[in-house]
Amino acid sequence: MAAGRDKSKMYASDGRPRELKVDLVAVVAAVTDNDPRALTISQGSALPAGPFEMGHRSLQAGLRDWVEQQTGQALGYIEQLYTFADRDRIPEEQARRAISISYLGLTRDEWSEGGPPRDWQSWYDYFPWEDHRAGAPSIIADAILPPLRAWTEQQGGKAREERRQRIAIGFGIDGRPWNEELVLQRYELLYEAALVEEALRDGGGARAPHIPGRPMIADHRRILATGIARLRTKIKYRPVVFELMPPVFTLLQLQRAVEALAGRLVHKQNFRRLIEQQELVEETGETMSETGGRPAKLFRFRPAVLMERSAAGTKLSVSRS
Amino acid sequence: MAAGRDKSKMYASDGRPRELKVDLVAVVAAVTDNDPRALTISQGSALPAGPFEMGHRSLQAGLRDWVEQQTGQALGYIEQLYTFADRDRIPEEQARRAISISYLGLTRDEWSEGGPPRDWQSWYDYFPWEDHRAGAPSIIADAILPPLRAWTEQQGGKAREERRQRIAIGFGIDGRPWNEELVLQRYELLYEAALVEEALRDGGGARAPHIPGRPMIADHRRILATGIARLRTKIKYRPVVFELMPPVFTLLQLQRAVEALAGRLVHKQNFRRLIEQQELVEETGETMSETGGRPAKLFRFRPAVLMERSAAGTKLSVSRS
DNA sequence: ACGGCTTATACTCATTCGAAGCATAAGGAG
DNA sequence: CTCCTTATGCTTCGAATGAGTATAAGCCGT
Repeated sequence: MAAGRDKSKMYASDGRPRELKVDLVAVVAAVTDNDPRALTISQGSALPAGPFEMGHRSLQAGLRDWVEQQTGQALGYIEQLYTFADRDRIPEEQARRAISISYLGLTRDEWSEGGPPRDWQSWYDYFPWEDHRAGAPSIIADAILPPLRAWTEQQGGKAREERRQRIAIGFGIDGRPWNEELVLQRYELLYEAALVEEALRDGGGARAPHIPGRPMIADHRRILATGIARLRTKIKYRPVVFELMPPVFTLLQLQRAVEALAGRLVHKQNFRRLIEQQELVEETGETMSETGGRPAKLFRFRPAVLMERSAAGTKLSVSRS
Repeated sequence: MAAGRDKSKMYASDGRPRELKVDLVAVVAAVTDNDPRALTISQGSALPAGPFEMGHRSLQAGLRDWVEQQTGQALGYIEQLYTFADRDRIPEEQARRAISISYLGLTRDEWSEGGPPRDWQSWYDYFPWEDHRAGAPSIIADAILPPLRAWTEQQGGKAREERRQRIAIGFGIDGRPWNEELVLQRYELLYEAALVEEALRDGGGARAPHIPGRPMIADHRRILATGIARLRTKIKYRPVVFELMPPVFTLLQLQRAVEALAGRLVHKQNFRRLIEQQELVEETGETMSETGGRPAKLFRFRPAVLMERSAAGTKLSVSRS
């Protein structure tokens, strides 16, 4: 009910009205050396971001401005992710309230010509539990599940059962399959259980020891998780990987990029079948023999399909090996 | 580049800094009498909406407050839709800039007890071209495609081809199938072609005659289109229809609700198989014989699946008849 | 030159899933 | 008691999916 709002919070202790600030935050992704990366600032502790200002022509334009200004990286494809408000726990003295409108951008990790080098950081430095390309990381069983289970025990009855269920689904235990798309759910779980630094920072009260994984300022790690989740979902039904690829590539390189993003391996033969039957690529005629085996044909993306089939998909069929 | 921003726009002509306003806008959906409806205010000319204020505990909480205050309707399930900024064409004198954070809410169309009656309006009053349950509406061929084609002709070369393609995909012509999810793309097309009232209002300059379909204030009709599109997509992979159903229902009622939302018919037998094999419902033991044929079994939703399979889906398999 | 290693690419097979249609059951109306 | 209507059960067919086997084409060291 409207009665729930508390007018007193609209003013800071000095009597000035609190500001409502709108920030634009970018998750910019690229793949280099088979590692998915995010563009960061401040030595990897924050995502490119800045306030939305009156002069910006649009949200997207404002975002592009900030990213380019802070990192020198021009953006191609971008899409909106989510709009976050501050978490509940704002210190009383803090006389402003921030809204973060987040975007996902895809780009190639090109060299900056002049200007400072760009600060690309591997996703998995922030989310070491998300890379399952070499099987489930040991830190899940060693460092994550034990404290999560302890957290479960703090509750009784239905609430406990619900936590168990969320953990089982999120981390793929009790015979459930690992679902690489649940990046955000996993992070939120760890946040709620106060296993990530951000939770202690926000919530106060020392708690369980942290688990591995680099924190970020404010809720930037949460936003990054949202971006990764979105990309992992989208890659399955839209040919967005190509935004991250060089103009010419082999099918194995393409597959490695998809695997890097998804954090899991795909069945090679089926992957190729899918790509080719959807006519997403065409041969350049050239081949490449860098990897020691039979030379691979080089391909390029067929931009025609972008228009042709607005519903094309680069699905990945997961395998074990 | 940052240089693109124009600081002069940050101040109105009277020298005061322009305000940045954040609005919460709700698309609240229900199904009554086999018609999908949206909750509106002002005789159907606007969606429930209000500013996000400091006192709101969260975006969601603020939205619930406004909807309940303006319509008396309490909300259950809600999810964020999209965040819009004003369209480019703001009159120079207008000393504020608005951001709209939109949400989709699902509810049953229950009777308001006390308080004013709620203002539910059929989706298809706003988007008459979206209801294909009785085949493609004639207004598409009669009132929409001719001016759209004329609009196409205004351009030459590649741009013209691109418009053609967008129209073909959006409206399912040239042998393409109708895709009910492209609600927003269709509306944007009509907006760009200045065939909806909102475009004239925003853009100035009288143009082609309007096509049928009620307008709304600001960009509320665009937001409604976004909500419909989201719901039509989501219904296929998540059991969200049940939020819109009474506690007990027959399978045909369920099917009719899905059809109302999707704006197209589904294959009855396959629909039932899908619902039952996914164990989304259970029999109540009762039957209902209101429709003149064999009495139908009554079912209720099994909330257990919400937890069990976080990836369950109520897919709809489309048919022609 | 040749066997062995590596990667690329072609084909096969089984299972599931999706779309569509046929058949039967069980009420009410005339 | 027959016809109409709706409910519900079952088959069929083909496409898509997941997984495995087989073959090709380079390089490398001996």
